[in-house]
Amino acid sequence: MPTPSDPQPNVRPRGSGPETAEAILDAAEEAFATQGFDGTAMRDVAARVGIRAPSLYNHFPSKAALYSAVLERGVGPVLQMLLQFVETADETAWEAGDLLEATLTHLESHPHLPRLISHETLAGGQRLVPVLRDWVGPVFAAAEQLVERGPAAERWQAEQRPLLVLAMYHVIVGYFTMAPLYREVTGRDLLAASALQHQRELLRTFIRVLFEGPKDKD
Amino acid sequence: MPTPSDPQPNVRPRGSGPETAEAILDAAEEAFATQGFDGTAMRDVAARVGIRAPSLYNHFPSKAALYSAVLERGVGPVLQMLLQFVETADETAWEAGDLLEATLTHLESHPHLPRLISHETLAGGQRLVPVLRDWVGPVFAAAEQLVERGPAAERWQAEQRPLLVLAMYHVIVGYFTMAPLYREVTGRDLLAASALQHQRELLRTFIRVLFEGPKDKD
Amino acid sequence: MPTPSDPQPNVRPRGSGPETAEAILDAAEEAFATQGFDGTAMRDVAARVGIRAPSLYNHFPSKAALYSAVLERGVGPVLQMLLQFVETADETAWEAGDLLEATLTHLESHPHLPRLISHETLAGGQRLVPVLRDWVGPVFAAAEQLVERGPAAERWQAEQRPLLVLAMYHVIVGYFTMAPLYREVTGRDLLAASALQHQRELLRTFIRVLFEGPKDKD
Amino acid sequence: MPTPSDPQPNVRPRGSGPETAEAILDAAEEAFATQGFDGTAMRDVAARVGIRAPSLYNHFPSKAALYSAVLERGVGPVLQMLLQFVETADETAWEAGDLLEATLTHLESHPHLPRLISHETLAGGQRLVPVLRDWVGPVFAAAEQLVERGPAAERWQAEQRPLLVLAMYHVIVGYFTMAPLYREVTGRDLLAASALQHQRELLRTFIRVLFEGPKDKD
DNA sequence: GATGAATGAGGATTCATTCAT
DNA sequence: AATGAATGAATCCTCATTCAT
Repeated sequence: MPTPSDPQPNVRPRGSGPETAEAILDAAEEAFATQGFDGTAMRDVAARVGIRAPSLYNHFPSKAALYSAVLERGVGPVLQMLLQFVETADETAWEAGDLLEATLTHLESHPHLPRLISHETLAGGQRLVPVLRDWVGPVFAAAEQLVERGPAAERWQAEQRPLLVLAMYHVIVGYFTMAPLYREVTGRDLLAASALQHQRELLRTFIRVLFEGPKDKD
Repeated sequence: MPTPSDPQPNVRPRGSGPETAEAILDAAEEAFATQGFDGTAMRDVAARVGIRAPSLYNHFPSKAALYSAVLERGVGPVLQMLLQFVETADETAWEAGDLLEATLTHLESHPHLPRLISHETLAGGQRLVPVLRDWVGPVFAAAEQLVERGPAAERWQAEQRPLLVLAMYHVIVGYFTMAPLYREVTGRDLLAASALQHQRELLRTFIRVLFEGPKDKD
Repeated sequence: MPTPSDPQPNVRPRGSGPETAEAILDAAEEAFATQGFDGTAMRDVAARVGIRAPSLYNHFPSKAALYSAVLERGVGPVLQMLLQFVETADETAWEAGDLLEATLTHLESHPHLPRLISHETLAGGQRLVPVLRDWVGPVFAAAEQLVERGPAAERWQAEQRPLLVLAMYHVIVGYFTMAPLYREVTGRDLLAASALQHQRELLRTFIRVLFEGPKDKD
Repeated sequence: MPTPSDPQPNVRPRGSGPETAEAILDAAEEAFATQGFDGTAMRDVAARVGIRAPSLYNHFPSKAALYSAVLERGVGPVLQMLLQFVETADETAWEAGDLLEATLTHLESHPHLPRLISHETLAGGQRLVPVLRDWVGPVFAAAEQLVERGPAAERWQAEQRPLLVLAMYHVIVGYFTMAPLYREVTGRDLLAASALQHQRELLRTFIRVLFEGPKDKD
């Protein structure tokens, strides 16, 4: 039996224009998010799309380029959203809750994103993707400014404010990243609507408590 | 840069007893933490030790076994510490600060650990390592009990308490995991003593503010 | 001498259709027959075909699968021939000579077959290949029935008839299997037409003498 | 757990003199007979003895030498027996039955021998072992002379007599070689005493019928 | 745009063998 | 005499990528 495997799980019509590229990005996003860059074979991505590996090269020139494209498509909007929020937010209307809401909603509908970002974070930027390198800086700077201008400034030392931002980032992103393992170990699904609602409230409390002005007591 | 092609005639004495296995674990810990399982070649690990790849198999039967051993050696003590703390802690002496202090100190002296754990977390336990599977459950359960018995119980709903534990976990582990990328992007070193001190205080504040009883106001 | 290290830029056209698989089977048949499974390297097979080892995996998913395919292609027809003969033969036209003729002719034109089968026999079926496992049984059963229905039944005890079949099998297959060593030691070629003719007559005499009824007649 | 496997299945006393060499030969004989030369790892042999592979080199300088020693020890006596028989036998006392009896008895008590020889036969003498190369010639020549001097000479043409010898060889050796596979496929044990007795009688009949003079007498 | 076939570059692992203890 | 450790040489196999169809 010389035919090692039977592909074609998806009966896709031939010549599907740019939709194929989109399908590839979807498949790659899931693959990269689940297995990481090194753990993902081009053949895996192709199989998810229902084509053969060489066909991927009709749409993306290399595995690295595909990875970059996935990250750009997935992370870009989030970062843009964050940047825009920071620019428009002013002291009077300091409503971190809005940002939180928007972020959570976005992540909720793009469940692979946090894992993708976590993988890239772990790679230490050693790999590729100037996307993050170019955007992470401004976003963090903006986020710190945001904290600076908000009521938290009075409470936290200057050196602690970036750490506060980092902490919030980890609470938010880590929640989604942890979901699969958490489910496997505890049986509970962090991505379920009810769990997400609790996390939402938790985060709101965090923000209220941690970013509020100095407490009268202490 | 492990420089894989450089044999580096490390004149190590032939019969170096069990120290070689330890050296291999050290090298593997660093390699796995930095590059992940799939991104790490046995030859890389061997090169860091100063031996050739086949020699690794005199000490560990497979790459997976080596990975397991690394994880067991690295994660075991932390989990044990946590479990022990939970068992001995009682309400009267509820000093989460002690646990925090111990954890941070341990992670500080084992800088690869958090990245290692994060990699494994991302793998979703799909890979191997019953270590985590067997311990994560009890530890989380214990941590939740800890919260249960502490003053936080009055403030957070039952469904939120596990999320609170998760959040603290992410703030702590994420800090170390993020360090390399953070340094690359901002130039600042999160692992420096001063930064660590700030993070320590931040976490102490978190605990004080989030785990204290209900606030009289609001 | 397969000269494994010689790429031998056999200018074979790129897309050679299913002929490549056939060529691989040919090469593998010879290699496996001569050197056995363990003694055959995929690189050797590839070299005989004029390609590189990884290319083999475009046609067969593993060494074991290639081995299986070789055996199936080689042994299948023989067994089928035997089975068919047994089914169509009846007592009146009991002409074992026909079967003998057909078998010898087939083996003569597939000189690697007997060695291949011998290797597999030696492996005790421990390895793989349900081909043999599935066919050997029926074929032997059929052969015994053949003997049963023939005149030999009167002469040989029931317990000896399977051994008689075995004996004939060994005389036939062993002849071809022994050929290379015999040539090396004696200088004479058992596969030469004249030697084969003598063996043919020898076997015919065997059948006549051993399978005939009790000696009083004729 | 850096200790990959637990050896020492046999609690043998240290420093057991030349008995170790004998034990190694036993183990190697079984291993080589079952798995062939290429399929047998020195570690396998060592494990059967209850020692580690490097220790084998205290007794045999190489794998090839061990293989040679095994063959020499196993095959030597048979060949010697055959040669001696040929030299002492004369026409008047032409009792091939004696030779047959002796051979069968020897093979019966050395069940690995036939498979060992078959493996070597399949290797076509391409491998090593001048043992066979040096002995097979004389033995075959002697056997042919034996036939020459016996009553079979009148019945078989000169060119057929070597083939007759070969045939008998294959019937005898093949029987033992086939035993494991035969058992696996049919469930019956050719090495059982009863089966051996039947084969003995079968062979006696063969000799009587095939080696007797022209058919008119008896 | 899709693919079968091919391949160089690894990559994990095995193995025979050596050597110091 | 036995062995733990080490290693060069292979071996099977994977993978990203190319190219002709």
